[in-house]
Amino acid sequence: MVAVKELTVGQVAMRSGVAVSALHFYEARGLIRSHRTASNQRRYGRDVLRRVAIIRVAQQVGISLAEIAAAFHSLPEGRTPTREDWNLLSTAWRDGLDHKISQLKKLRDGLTDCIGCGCMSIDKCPLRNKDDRLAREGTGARRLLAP
Amino acid sequence: MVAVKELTVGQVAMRSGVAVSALHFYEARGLIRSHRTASNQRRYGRDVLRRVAIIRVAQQVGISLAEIAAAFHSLPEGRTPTREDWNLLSTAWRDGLDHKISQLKKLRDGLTDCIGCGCMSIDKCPLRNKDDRLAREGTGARRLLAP
DNA sequence: GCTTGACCTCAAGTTAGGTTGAGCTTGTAG
DNA sequence: CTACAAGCTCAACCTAACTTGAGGTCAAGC
Repeated sequence: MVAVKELTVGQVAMRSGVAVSALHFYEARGLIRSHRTASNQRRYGRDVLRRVAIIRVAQQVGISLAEIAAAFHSLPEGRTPTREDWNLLSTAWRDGLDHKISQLKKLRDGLTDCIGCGCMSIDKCPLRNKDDRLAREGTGARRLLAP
Repeated sequence: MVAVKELTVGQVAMRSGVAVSALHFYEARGLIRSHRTASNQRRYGRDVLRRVAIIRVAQQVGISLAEIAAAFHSLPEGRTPTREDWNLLSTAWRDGLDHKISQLKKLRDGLTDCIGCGCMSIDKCPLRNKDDRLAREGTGARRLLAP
């Protein structure tokens, strides 16, 4: 089993459910990698499917491509990532994800629980305060994954 | 206690931590409401602070303004929302939030658990499949809160 | 040998979510 | 009464994340 079959951009698009243009875009952003055939066409290893799956899921929970890219940089460049590699990524993300999960739970449960909390004197509100740091950051898009 | 003191846009900005321009923007998008003084200045009821707090938290977990606006439309127009009103909103969001929470947990825990799951034959991957429906939707921004 | 479909590149357009700036009005403090 | 800080409106600009389109290449099928 020397070379596991490689995928064309169209195949990856079909199997991952994202548009070809999005794959080009992710590649330009350094989220995925390909090599080229003699005629300049992209070819992807199978691990691209996992990467794309993770990109989509991460995006759905509000993680930006830049953050995903940063996380992916912890993965090995040359070889297909192993279980251990993904494990490391997972660990690196854990804190941020835990924070997000707790925010979500707060939204879900706390919307009402919080009624008596002093949102009216908002500086005490548990829904808000742990994010004061985020209050003003860069322009345009906000960072969604708390630091 | 006839009229609880009302807030100017600057006061809301300061207390909520968002820019005046963002408040204007939220108002234009129908997320918050104000009435005007004789000299055309905005005045906000106290509930605006809660609304803004919720907007910020919701955004951090990847819910779009449009979705927040839709949820807010379940709140009463005339009066200040009561505990019950917020409770309803919370309930309405619960499913979506639960889904998001489970996605996050999957990202957190499943990145590695999933290794043996068949991501290599991605159509079986639990990280991916429940979102096939989302695969292709509108242009530009994606809906982040699963349906 | 030519058409068809999949690829490629690069530039421009789109949506969401705001910010910035110009130009004008108000209200309050000295 | 005059500064000047705060407000107001509206248009322009900005980033992120893609999509669309124009223009060109390449291999396979008829």
